[in-house]
Amino acid sequence: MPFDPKPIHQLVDDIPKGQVASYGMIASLLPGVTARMVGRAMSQLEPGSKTPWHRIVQSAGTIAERLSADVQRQKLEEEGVAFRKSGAVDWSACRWKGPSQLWITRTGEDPERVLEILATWPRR
DNA sequence: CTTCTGACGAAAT
DNA sequence: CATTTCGCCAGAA
Repeated sequence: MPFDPKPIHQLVDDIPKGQVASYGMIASLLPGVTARMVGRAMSQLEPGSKTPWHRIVQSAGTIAERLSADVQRQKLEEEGVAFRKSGAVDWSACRWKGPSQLWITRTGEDPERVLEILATWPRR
């Protein structure tokens, strides 16, 4: 079965403005998906996509180094996301609260398990 | 088949 | 803190 980015995009679509998640955070909620795959899914988005790719950063809270890194940081600042001197986002203030109830019912995930997983992030 | 390359992450140093 | 090392896995070459 080829790699299917749709489930990843759908979950990222669930992240509200002003909140930030890490590649690993998204991956841990999707069975069989690794952080690398989430990064790949983001790189494959169509130019006009509505998916908030800019709300995904590295587990350390820093923005992945690449061409569009500056654009990402600017977009986040426009949403009110605060950055530390180190260049990392302030997790305590903008950490994603988790998927919506709609996503949970739609995927059939156990709300209890989802909370447990989220509680392990960020990991630094 | 082997090797290399990523929008990654964790542990070791 | 900063760097390195290794595990990860889909694609491309």
